[in-house]
Amino acid sequence: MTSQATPAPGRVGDVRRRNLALVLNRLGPEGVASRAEIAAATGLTKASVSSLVADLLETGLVEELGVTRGGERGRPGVGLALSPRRGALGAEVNVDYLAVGVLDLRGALRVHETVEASNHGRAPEDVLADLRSLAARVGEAAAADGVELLGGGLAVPGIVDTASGTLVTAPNLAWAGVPLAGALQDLAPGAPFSAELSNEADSAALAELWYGRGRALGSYLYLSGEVGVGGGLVIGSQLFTGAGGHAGEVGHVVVDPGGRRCSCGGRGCVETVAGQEAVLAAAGITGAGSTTTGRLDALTASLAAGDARAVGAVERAGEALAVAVVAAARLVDLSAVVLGGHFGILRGVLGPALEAALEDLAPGRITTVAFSDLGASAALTGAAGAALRRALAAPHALLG
Amino acid sequence: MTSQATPAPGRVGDVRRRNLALVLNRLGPEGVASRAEIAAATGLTKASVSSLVADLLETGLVEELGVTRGGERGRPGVGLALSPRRGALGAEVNVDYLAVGVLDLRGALRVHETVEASNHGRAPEDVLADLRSLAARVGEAAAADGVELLGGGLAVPGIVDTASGTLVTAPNLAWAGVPLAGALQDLAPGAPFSAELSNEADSAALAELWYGRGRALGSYLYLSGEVGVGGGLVIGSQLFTGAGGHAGEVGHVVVDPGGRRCSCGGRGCVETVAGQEAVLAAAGITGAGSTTTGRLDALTASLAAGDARAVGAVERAGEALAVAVVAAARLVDLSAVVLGGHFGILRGVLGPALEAALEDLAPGRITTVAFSDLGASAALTGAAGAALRRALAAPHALLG
DNA sequence: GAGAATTAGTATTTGTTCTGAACTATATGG
DNA sequence: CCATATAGTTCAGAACAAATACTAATTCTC
Repeated sequence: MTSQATPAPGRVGDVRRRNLALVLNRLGPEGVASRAEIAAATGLTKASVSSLVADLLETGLVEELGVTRGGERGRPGVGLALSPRRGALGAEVNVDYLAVGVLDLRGALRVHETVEASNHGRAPEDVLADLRSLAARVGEAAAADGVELLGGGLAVPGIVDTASGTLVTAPNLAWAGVPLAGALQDLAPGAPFSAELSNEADSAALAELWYGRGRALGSYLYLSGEVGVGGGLVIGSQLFTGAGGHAGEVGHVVVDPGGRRCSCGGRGCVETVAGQEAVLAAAGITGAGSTTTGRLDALTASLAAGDARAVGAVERAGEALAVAVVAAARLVDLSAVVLGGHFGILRGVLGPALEAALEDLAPGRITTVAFSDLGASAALTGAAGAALRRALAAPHALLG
Repeated sequence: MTSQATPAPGRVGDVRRRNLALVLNRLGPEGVASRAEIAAATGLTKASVSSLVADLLETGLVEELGVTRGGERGRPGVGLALSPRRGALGAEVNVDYLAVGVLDLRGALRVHETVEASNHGRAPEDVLADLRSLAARVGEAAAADGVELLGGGLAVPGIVDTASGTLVTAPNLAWAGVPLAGALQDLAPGAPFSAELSNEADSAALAELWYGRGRALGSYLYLSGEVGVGGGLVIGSQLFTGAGGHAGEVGHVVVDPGGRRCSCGGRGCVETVAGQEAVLAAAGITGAGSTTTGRLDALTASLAAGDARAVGAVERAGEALAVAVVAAARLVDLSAVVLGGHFGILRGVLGPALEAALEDLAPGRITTVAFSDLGASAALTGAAGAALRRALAAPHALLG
C-alpha cells in the first residue's frame, strides 16, 4: 500500500535519525567525502556533521580512509566512505535455477553462486532446503572475505505479500500461497535487519536503478522477459508500487482488444503476443522434447539465419510491447524503457521493431530504449541492494 | 518532478512543524475532537497537544466550540474544529466559461459564480482581466460572509508548469506558453499562501478525492470527458503526478494500434474514438452552425431516442476507455474508475458499455465504476481544496 | 624557513521541543 | 459531600542542532 500509514508523532529523536540517514546518503553515490564537504552539501553545521559521523563510524557502515589530498590550502579533510566490510545477501528462486550472492556497501558483488535446477512443480520445502544450504555456503564465503551481513532479500517470480513474507502465486513455479517468512529468516541469520521478499521484476528494476542502466535515467519502465512478461516502474529513482502494491504488471496490459483470450481470463494481453510461449509458437518452434533454454537457443538461431517466421514473431512482440510502453508513458509520464531478461537475447530484432512501433504510435514520446547489461544476477543484486538501503535508511538501529 | 528535491537538513523545529500538521489533520476529516482525543489518536502527550493546539488557535485555522457533552463521568473536553472563517478561492478558466468560488475549511462552497463566455482563441489578457474582476467580486462576497482567504488556485484545461505558473499549452483554448503568475497573485491578494496553477483534470480528480466519490475509494483513475479526454491518477489518497509531473494523460493511450492518426502525431489514441469530436462525428451529428453544447444536447437526444448510430458511437467510446482503464489497472494497480465532465451525460449508454468491455478484457480487475456528482464546480473545488491543504500542511507559516 | 592564510574538525553554550510526572479543573455517581 | 474519572496545565529534564569560539593541519608568500 502506498497510503500514509500510522500517523506517527514527531519526536525530538526523529531529527537525528533523519540526519544520520541524510549524511549516509551523501556518502552513497559519490563514494568519498569529508565531514566539511558533507556539511556544505547538506546544510548541516560542521559540528553536527562531526557528531553524526561519529555515530555512523560506530555503526560500522562508514569508515575513515585517511587524509584526502586536495592540492589546496588548508587542513585536508579525512575521507569517509561506505564500508566494504558490510554487505547484504541477495537470493533468487527461479524456474531454472537458484542463485545467491553477497553485495557489499560499495556495490561490489563479493560472492555469487548459481545452482541450475528445474524448480517448476517441485515441492517448495525441497527447493527452500536447497536454498538454505546454498545461502549458508555463500554467507560463510562472505564472512571469510571479511563481509558482515546487515540483512538479506529474496526475489521470486510471482506476486508477493512483502509484509507477511508470503508468495501469493507463482504460476511458472506452480506455487501458490507459500509462506516464506521462515526461509527469509535463514538467509542472513543474526543480521540486524530482517530479510524481505520481493518480486523478481521489481528487484531487477531496482538493480538497474542502483547498478545498471537506470542510474542515468531515474525514471523508467523496466520490462522483464521471462516465461511471462514482467515489469517494474521506477519513478523519481524509487520503485513505484501503485495503489495495491503490485504496479507494473505489463504482461496483462491489453494491446489488441479483439485478440486472443489470455490465461488471466482477459483478452489481447501483452503476453498473448510477447510472452515466451507465444513468441516460440508464432516462430514455429515446437516444444517437443526440448527445454525452454533449448527452444530459446533455436529461436536465436532462426533469427540469426534470417528465418522470416521467427523474425516476424519477434517483430510482432516488439509492436505489442510498444503499445504497453506508450500506455505507461502516457499514464505515468515516462520517457525511458529498459529491457532485461530474455529480451536481451532478442535484442537485434526486438529493439528496432520496438523503436519503430514507438515512433509510429507516439512520435518523440519515448526517448530512451535501453537493454540491461546486468545479466542473470539482476534480481538477486536488486534484492541485496534493497536490503542495504533498508540499513542505510535506518542507521540508528545499529547504535546502542 | 516526483524525485526527492534538495536534501534539507532536519532541524529541531521540524518536529513541531510536523506535529502541528499532524494535529491539524486529525481535525480535518472527523470535524470535531478534544485535546485528549487528539493526544490518544496521535500518540503525543496531552502536554504536547495542549501546546500545539494553542499555536493552532493563534493561526485562526482552528476554533474552540465549547464543552462537548459526552454523558460520561469526568471533566468534559473542549471541542476543536477547523474554522469556517478561513477559506480559499478556486478559479477555473475553461473553453465555455469562467468560474470562481470560495471553499471554507469545513468543505462548504460559500460563494460560487460562473460567467458563460466562449474563450477559445480569445486573447489571454482579456480573459484574465475578466477573471480578475470576477475573483475580486467573489472575494468581496466571501469577506462579507466572514471568510478570510488563505490562498487560491486556478485550474486550466491544459498542460501546466506549476512551479513557474505557466500554461504550457491548451489546445482547446488555442493558448500556449501563457505566463499566469501575475493572474495567480491577483486571485487572493494579501493571502498568506500563494495561489497555484493546476490542470483541470487533476483538480477535478482531487475534488472527487476530498469532496466526492473518491472519498470512499482512496485510489482510482479519474476520467474527464471534455473536448479532449483528460485523466488524473489518485493513488493512496494523493494525486500521482508521475516522473515528469504530467501523469494520467489517458487521452493518448493507444487503444487501437492499427487505428486512425491522432492530432498528437500518434495512432489509435483514446481521443480518436472517445474524444468529443470523434463521438459526435461517429454519431452522425454535424457541427454546422451549432455550438459544442448544442451538439452534445443533440447527441443526448439521439441516445434517448435509441438512435443506433449514436448508441454505437458511445459504446465504442466505452470500449476504447476500457482498454485505457485496464492499462491503468495493470500498470499502477488500480481497481476503481470515476468518470466526470461530459461523460456524466452519456452515463446511461457509456456506463454499461464500459463495464461490459472491462469484464471482457480483464475480468474482475476493476471493481468500481462510478460517475461524478460534483458537476461543473469540480475543478474549482479541487483547486481551492488544494490551496486549503497547502495551508493545513504548513500552519507554522501563519505564526509570528 | 617562518609566519600568514586557509581549511578541517572539536568543544561549549544556547534555544527549541517533546516527555513525564505532578497538579488543577470539572464533571458524574452514590 | 466525597469518591472517582476524565480534561487540561505546569514545570523539570533530556535530546538535539545552531552558533560561536576554539584547536589542528596544511599551503602560500616573502
